[in-house]
Amino acid sequence: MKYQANKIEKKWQKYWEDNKTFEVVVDSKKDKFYGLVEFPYPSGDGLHTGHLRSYTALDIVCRKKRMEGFNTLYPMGMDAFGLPAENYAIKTNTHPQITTRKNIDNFVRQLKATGFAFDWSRFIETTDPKYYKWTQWIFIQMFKKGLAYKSSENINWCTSCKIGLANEEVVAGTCERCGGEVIKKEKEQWMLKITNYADRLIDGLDNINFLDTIKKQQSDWIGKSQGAEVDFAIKDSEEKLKVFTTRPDTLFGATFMVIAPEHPMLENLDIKNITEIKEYQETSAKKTDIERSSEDKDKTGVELKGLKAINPVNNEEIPIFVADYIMMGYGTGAIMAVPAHDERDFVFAKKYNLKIKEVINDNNIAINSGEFNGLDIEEFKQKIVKWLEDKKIGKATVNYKLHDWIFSRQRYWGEPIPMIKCTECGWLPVPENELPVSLPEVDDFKPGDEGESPLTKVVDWVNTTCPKCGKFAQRETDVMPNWAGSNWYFVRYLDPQNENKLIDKDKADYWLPVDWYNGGMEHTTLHLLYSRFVYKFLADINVVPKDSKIGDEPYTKRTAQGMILGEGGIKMSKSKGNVINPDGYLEKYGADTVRVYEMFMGPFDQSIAWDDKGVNGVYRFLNKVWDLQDKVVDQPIMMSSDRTKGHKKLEERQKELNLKIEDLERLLNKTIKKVGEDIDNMKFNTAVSQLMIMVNELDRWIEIKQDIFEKFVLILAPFAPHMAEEMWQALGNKKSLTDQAWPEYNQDLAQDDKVVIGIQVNGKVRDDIELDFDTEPSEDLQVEILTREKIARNLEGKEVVKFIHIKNKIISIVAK
RNA sequence: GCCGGCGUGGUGGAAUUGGUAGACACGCAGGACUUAAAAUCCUGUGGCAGUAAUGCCGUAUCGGUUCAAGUCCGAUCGCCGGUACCA
Repeated sequence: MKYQANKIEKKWQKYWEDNKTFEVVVDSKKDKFYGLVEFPYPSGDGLHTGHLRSYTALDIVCRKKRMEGFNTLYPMGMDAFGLPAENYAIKTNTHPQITTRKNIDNFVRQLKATGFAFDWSRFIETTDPKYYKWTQWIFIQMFKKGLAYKSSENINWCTSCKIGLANEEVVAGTCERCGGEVIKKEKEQWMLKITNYADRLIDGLDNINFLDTIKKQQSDWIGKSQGAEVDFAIKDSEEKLKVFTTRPDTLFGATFMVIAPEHPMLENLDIKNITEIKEYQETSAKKTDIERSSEDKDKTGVELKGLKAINPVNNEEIPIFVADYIMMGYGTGAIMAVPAHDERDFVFAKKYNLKIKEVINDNNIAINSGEFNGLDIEEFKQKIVKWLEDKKIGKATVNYKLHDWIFSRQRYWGEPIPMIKCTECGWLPVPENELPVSLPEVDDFKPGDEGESPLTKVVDWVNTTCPKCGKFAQRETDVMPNWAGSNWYFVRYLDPQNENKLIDKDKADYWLPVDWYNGGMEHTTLHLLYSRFVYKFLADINVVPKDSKIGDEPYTKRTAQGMILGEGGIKMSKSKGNVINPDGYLEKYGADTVRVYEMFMGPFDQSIAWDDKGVNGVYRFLNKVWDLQDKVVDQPIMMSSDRTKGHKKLEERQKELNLKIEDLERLLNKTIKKVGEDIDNMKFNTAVSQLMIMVNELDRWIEIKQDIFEKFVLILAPFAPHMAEEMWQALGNKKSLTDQAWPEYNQDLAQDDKVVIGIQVNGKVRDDIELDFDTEPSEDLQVEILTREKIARNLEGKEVVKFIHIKNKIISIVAK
């Protein structure tokens, strides 16, 4: 019978759904496995090949874990708040609710058509009020703990989206979403104190199994640096200029100071050339971040005339400059400049002819540093900090690049921030029994020109009463960023219907933490970092448990898939028109082909170009597998004379090829071992190639023993589950193979009994020899090797100086 | 600039982690089947020379360590990712 992918795929998708095959519940008798992939944003373009790569990989992992006896949870949902739906609404006046609904339905259809082993009973949507009730609840808990606060910030402002952005959302000075220009703008914003968790977010990385690059990117992003704060007095003034430095050992070399243009102190000082300074402030405020940092490191600045700072270690009077190579957002927004030991300060000093004073020699020993001369810099650092602390002009400090998280968006399609402002009582959370604060209907989705949320126009929603004093009060009109719903979604999967609690404790204790989380590298300093922070907070307020091994970390293991590029290796994008929609392939070849192709195309963690020819190759492979069924028999009588009809030629060939059932058994065991190990190590491409090797071998046989074929079907199942189920049934099995045990292999049989090893003469392979596995080096063998014709010929006229035999690996002869 | 990663046939890639480089697949060439095409099957396929056996060369480039290097070390070139005046 011909392989008809569509027919059998629909059949088994229906079977899994009808039988609730992948729905799981807490079962304390079984070990659990919680596999997770990033839930998609349901865009209008539908699921793309990148989603499928990630989802298929963990689907394979989860299906195997299940066969290994784990109570395996693999959930899915939709991260459905976000800008595209809202921008589309502005353009076409279609409510985001409508677009989102349509897109979700399409995504679900595509996911089901690919045959993922999702527990659909746990499906969640972040836009569902029953869901975002708890997103709002988390915000209120943070507010109560002082982790959410409102502040006027100089924020990143996307001029095109008219929206404030977190640092993490600014990519090379442009908006992560639309690529628009990002400028600085002063705005009142809700902030989350992620910085309180900075150390825990770094330390937590030690015990979890994340890819090294992910750990590194996260800790670089948090950017912890140890140093000191030092106060510099200003001559004839009460004011002090506080700086942060990681090199307090170079204090004696500080020959001038530089402060950021936004530094508040500029308002209070008596500066002679104040108009010049103001002009400078204005020009740098107009620069975007990208301009400010891309001017080939050329540095501009203006000296504050009439003012001098005093270097506390030697009482030297030094000039003060304002320059925009100093950022207000890091440290104190002011530095002591040490041109001899800092490249940037050096460039600046050269340009403005400032004094350069060396204080550390080539051997890292202090010079020109008064009483500290001769000290090694590490020792110097400690002593000088102590000295500063004793004089109360400085102290050891830690600084982070990480900033608090700007958590409000002046937009419509997001979770309303559940806060109320009363002119008398200040900001108050909406009482928890009134949650969720539902997103009201509006007609006009456009934000105001100054970036007011569209919600400001819904007057009867905005106006309310103060939960404390009962007088007139107004609701917050900003909404949460699109990351809010994804911060904690993997917790809600475990108890998606609970109306009274975010999650039931027993369920949290059983399922958490996530055992394996796969997603994109692009989320490393966004979602992945945010969700670790929120989870730690949830652990602090006892909503989620602390794990005995990894503590308050949500994910035991994190991996990332490489991007799929368009044909020819160009990034897929709508504008280039090279986006590959899986629908056509699912229809033409079937889900199993798409799944196996995506796994076979290359190393999982590497970017790789889509190739239609490759898809076809996999389709050929699956057809070959399908055709093997016809050869399966209970009692193979391979060479028997009564089975000759039509196979005469093949039988002769079989004899010629010397097919032995023992060799096939060995290959099977080897394949079970390799496929299993490769899945665990995410080496899906070589797992598939091993399956191909097995199939190529089976294909040479006239008849295949049923038990061999059954085992093969079981290890194929995670990759091509529909075909595997269909063949499994055809083999006479009544039940789905999803609960069959993963086949075991025999270690002895997983190893060939013979090995062919090379024989080298002076480093060049001249011959090879077949030996029994584990043949030990011996005199006899040496004699035999040396007398082999090819070897003897190459040794002619030479004397053997060394004879090396590494068991199962190589024989190497050195001759002169 | 700094920090990571990578560089292997015409192509995607394998290589038990120092042990016969090129598994598996795509493509290509030749052949079988067919009126023909598609599909399928068989054979070949790193380069150069040779009918062949075989020889020489070959994992970005140059050098080193080793009986043995795609793998380790040093330098250079190139590509990709992260980050960006972080004090």
